This record gives sequence, structure tokens and C-alpha cells, in this order.
Amino acid sequence: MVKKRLSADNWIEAGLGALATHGPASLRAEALARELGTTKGSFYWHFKDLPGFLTQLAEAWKREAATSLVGALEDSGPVADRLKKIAAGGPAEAAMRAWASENDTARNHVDEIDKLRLEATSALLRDVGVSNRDLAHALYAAGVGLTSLPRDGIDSDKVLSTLIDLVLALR
Amino acid sequence: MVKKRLSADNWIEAGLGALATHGPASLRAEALARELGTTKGSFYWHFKDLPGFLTQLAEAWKREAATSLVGALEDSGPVADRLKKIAAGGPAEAAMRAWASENDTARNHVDEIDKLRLEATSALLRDVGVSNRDLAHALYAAGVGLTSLPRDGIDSDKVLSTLIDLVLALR
DNA sequence: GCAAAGCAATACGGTAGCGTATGGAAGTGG
DNA sequence: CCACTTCCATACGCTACCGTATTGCTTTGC
Repeated sequence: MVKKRLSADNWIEAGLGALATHGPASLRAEALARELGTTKGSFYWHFKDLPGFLTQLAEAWKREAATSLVGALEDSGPVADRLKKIAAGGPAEAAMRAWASENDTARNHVDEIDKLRLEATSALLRDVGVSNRDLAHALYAAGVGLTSLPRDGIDSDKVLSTLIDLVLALR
Repeated sequence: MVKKRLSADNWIEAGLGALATHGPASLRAEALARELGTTKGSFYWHFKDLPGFLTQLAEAWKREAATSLVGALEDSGPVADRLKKIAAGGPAEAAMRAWASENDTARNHVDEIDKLRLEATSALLRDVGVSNRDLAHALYAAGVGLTSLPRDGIDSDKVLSTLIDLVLALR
């Protein structure tokens, strides 16, 4: 890894990585600079200030989540698989929610994505004959909840499958 | 509110309040002191240091959650109501999970409580004839997930009720 | 090959918090 | 009322970070 000049995107990417692995408290200019092997001189060239950076970071996450959602919808596999993909989310999913609990910008973006995914889940279920929106919401909520439950002793994938099967049995 | 000498418990209580309303980043000695109308002189009298305080804070939350769980189990109402109470959690529930994502001590305590509640949910369902543990886990996960979904457009209580009814219909 | 622009390093002043240490107030027992 | 303990206020040095300003190195366009 030779020395290389950085783009704003490199910073955003590093930010998403830090968010995912070390939580929202790690979103600081100088810490990220160390991580990238540079100094904050670069940071303040690419971004006005920390809030500016954080705004772009949240937007980047939203874009990523949105395109990922589209991908899950276009994928023409079994309904159960698509339902699972919608709730899955990327690696920064949990950290993003943690961040959202203390930052309004993050909160708004997460809420938007949640609404999109809730809507997608409802539509998908409706299309196969399950019209109860509350069940769609419950399904998505379970997916979200599973991301923050203890990993040991719980097979998230299996749990979600079981629930999906139960819901789809209502057709 | 006259001036009064504080106990360690007062600090813990204030900490839980700050955690619930302002997130994990607000758990700082001097900020809490301002909140309590005193100085950190008091803080460092009652606690060795910040990590020491945070440890006690997490333990206090765990105790509270555990006794609340016992209460929900002893309550001899309809099964559906008891299931709901188990997943409910107190006001610091969401913030506690946010904190857990960046602090190992918090993470461990939340995990412990999650395991207790998961076990309780499983047992309760088993007692009424639903033996599938995955469904119990899905149910609890949905409860957890609902605490971090956008409030508008979703009636958490109704969603959870719908899911519980579906599960209980398997008897 | 050279100006101009793009990008990064460094130094600086300012804020906020940590933990210590020390003096003093406020409560308590005799 | 006094000694003694318990608790709090204040001041201090230290660290980490923010944002700016200035300088210097790289790349690019001509």
C-alpha cells in the first residue's frame, strides 16, 4: 500500500468502516486520518467540518442501503429469500442504528430506509397473498432485532426463516 | 429542590436518565455533575473513575431489567400480555443497546438480559403448547426491533399483538 | 518545463473532558 | 462544643480533539 492521494470517497469509506467496527464515537477527523495514514489537513480539504462529513457519510450509507434494497427486489428468487435480503442490511447496519440514537441526521436517514424496506416487505407479502401490513412490519422488525441479539445460541438466519414460513403459510 | 448530599445511587440514577435521553456520549463525569447541580468532586468521591462508574451503571440497569422480568413472569394475566411485557423493557432500553455496540461491559450485560428474556419467552410459549424455540426468538427479536423503528406509521403494540396472535394460533 | 491548481503536513489557539490533590464545609458521635 | 468522618468545591496538569492558517509538495494543463 503505497502513498496515494485521497478522495472524499476514501474518507467516507473509512468512516463507514470505523462506524461499523468501532461505533459512532470513532467518527473523528484526526482518528480517521491516522487510520488512513494521513493528517487532518486532507480531511479539512475535502470537507468543511465534521458535521459536513457526517452528513455526507449518512447520505452515502442511505444510498448504499437503497441500491441494495433495489437489488434485493429485482432478484427473482423465492419470495422467502427476497424477504430475508430486505431485512439483512450491510455491516454498518447495527452501528448506524446506534448512531441514529444520538444524531438527528443519522436518525432521519435510517428512518427513511426503514420506511422503504417496510414498504417493500408489505408489498412483497401482499403480492403473494398476505395482506396484513402488521405482519410485514413484525417480520421486518424481527430482522432488525436479530442484528442486536447475542450471536451465540441463536441462528438468526434460521429464526427468520421460521418466521417467514409461518407468515407465508397464511396464503 | 434544595441542596442535598448525593449518594452513589443518585449518580447512577442520573446516569441512566442521561443515557436514556442523550445517549451513551452523555455519560461523562462533569456533564452529569452539571446535571445534578454539583461538581465532579462528588463524582470522584463516590466512584474510582469513569469506567468504574460505567460498570456500576450497567450492573444497575441489569438488576432493574432482571427484576422487571421477574415481575412480568409473576403477573398472572393472559399469556399474550405477559409475552408483551417481557419484550417491552424500560426507557433506557434503546440507549442501552446503542451503548452496548461500543462498550464491552454494556454489551455483556445486555446479552445476559437478552438471554434471560429469550429463555423466558421460550418457556412461556412452551407452557402453552408452542415448542418451537425459533418462534420464541423471532417474537422477542421483533419486540427489540420495534424499539428502533420509526414511530410514525407503526403501532408497535398492535404489530406485536398481531404476531403474538399468529404464534399462539399454533397451539 | 512551468504556472496554476489540487492536495497534504504542520503549527497554532481554543474547548472539553479526565483524574488528582488539597482545603474546606457539613453532618455525626461523644 | 469539639473531634472526626463524610462529602463537595476548586484548581491544576494532562490528553484529545476541533477548526484555521500557512506552507510546501504533487499533479495537471498548456
